[in-house]
Amino acid sequence: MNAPAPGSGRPDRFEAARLEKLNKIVELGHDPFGQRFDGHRPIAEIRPLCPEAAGTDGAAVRIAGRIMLRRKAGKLRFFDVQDASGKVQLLFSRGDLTDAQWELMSQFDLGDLIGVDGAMRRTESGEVSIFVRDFTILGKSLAQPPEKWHGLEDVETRLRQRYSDLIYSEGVRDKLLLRSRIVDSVRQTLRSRGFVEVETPVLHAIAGGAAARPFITHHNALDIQLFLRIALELHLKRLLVGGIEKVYELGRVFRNEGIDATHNPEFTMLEAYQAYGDYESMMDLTEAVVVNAARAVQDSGFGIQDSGKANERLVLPWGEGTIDLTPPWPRTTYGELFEKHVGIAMTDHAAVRAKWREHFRARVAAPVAANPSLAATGEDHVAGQHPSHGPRKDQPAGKPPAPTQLDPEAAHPDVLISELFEEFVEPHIGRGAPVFCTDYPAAICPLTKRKRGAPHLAERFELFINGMELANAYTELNDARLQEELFRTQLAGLPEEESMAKMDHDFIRALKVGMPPAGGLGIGIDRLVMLLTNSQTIRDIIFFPLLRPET
RNA sequence: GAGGGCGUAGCUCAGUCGGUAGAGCAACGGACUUUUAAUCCGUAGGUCUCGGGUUCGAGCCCCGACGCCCUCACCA
Repeated sequence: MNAPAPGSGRPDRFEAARLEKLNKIVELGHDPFGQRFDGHRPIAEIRPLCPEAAGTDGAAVRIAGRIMLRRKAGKLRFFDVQDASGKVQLLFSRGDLTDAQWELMSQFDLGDLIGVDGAMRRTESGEVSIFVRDFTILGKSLAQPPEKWHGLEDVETRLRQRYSDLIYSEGVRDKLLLRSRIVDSVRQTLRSRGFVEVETPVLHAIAGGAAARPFITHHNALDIQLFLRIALELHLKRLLVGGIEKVYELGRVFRNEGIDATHNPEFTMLEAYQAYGDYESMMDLTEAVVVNAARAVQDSGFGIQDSGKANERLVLPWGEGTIDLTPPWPRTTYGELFEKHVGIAMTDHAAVRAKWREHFRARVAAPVAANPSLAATGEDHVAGQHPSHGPRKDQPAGKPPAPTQLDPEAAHPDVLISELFEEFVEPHIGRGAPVFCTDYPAAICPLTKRKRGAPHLAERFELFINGMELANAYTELNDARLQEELFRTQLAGLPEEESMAKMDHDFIRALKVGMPPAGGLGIGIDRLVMLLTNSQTIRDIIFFPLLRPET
């Protein structure tokens, strides 16, 4: 990035030229930055008012927008003007305007905001146009716009100067606004089912509810260290205790970790809790939330429209292919999926050990880097920023050991099962359509309720679509003593550096007051938006992703 | 954190063997009253990301820094 320092410094030659015109506008008696402009209509709304035949005036209209393109033909000036709804051509004809008007128009540049009155009328070549009768400047642009054909190509500039990206890059604004539609839909679904939206603190004295490194900040008056939240869970459960029985929060969480195509340090999470429900109730809710959001996207015109069948099946584009979100979605147990893809029964621990050794032995001997195909494993890696939604870890204590360090004889069989699952199952499930994977091995979900009648299983599900983990839900643990014990076990294995994940005594106290049995759900909203808008990178669906500051 | 790639005019990009900087758009001046990335004629526009080094000479080669991108690792 070598553009001049943002917002300051001496004007470059382009800015100087524009300032000259600005001064001229002032001389002509106009405010170059305009003022309130009433009565204008969205361009998309006035375009249909144009007569079909060239040469006859249609309705009188008033619009406001930004000059995107200019063409000259003798004493005619054609401008393309864009507003939030669309684009239209303006025609300024020297013969129709006063000297003063022509002079004012001559001071306009690409990027300027103008207000226009005129008549809808088709040009000889059939272009929908406004024949301008009067106009005003609403905002002088001092910046040179990008190249008119290619627009902004430089990724860094597009991200740093998102305002320009939004104006000049095709589809950027539409996609980012789709995010708003999706979030709207999520709220609507939850509201219609009786969930109440709440806002809980972002500043936490103890950053709990997930295993992640927090951002640290400081409150001056109290002189205490605070953390930006890494999850919503613990406060929402306190609200369950407090009698808010169906509750959710759509909130920003912050995790002080790496940045890549699927990770931004701040991202949006949905967590919903339903008293007297369980993970089955959350499955229904998850399906409703995602299906309705997908419909909202489809209704917006995004994606595939194969006329007749559009309403029958809920199909959206994904990469080269599609995803079919038509409900109901299959619900398959972890054990079934394991057996199908690994070829052995999850309960056959001897076979699991043998399979693990057979597959991972090479990795134990050789550096991982030598075997890239093994690289992208780990459910939580695949999950990206899906909420972990609970101080749970896939191993009971501390950091999960890398496969290379595992001793298959000593390790809990569930841990081996989990690694084999990540390796052989996850990449293959949810291809082109969602799948609920249910009933996880209990040992890898220590903070989930055991399945009734099957204590080796946990009442948990994850939703997979195209190998990507989109939602994670549990039947929540509401036994204060067990929770406290599990906190302890977990903290015992943590290195000093991460001991900021302290015991949350108040949370235990809350559980002792009595939390109803409940289903809890977490959905990574950014993930969901990526999926529904066919976005391969998170930067496409966050207005201002974090970048290193310009120097 | 490791490896690779990129950084040249406001923007999009060329730049040969190391010989001292190019185009298109945009800007500025001009022609043209129905254009569609209008066209045509002309003018101007550069700290080649930054700092060192090699060389008679560096956009190009070497070292370092910065930023972005990709892959991998880590993390949820």
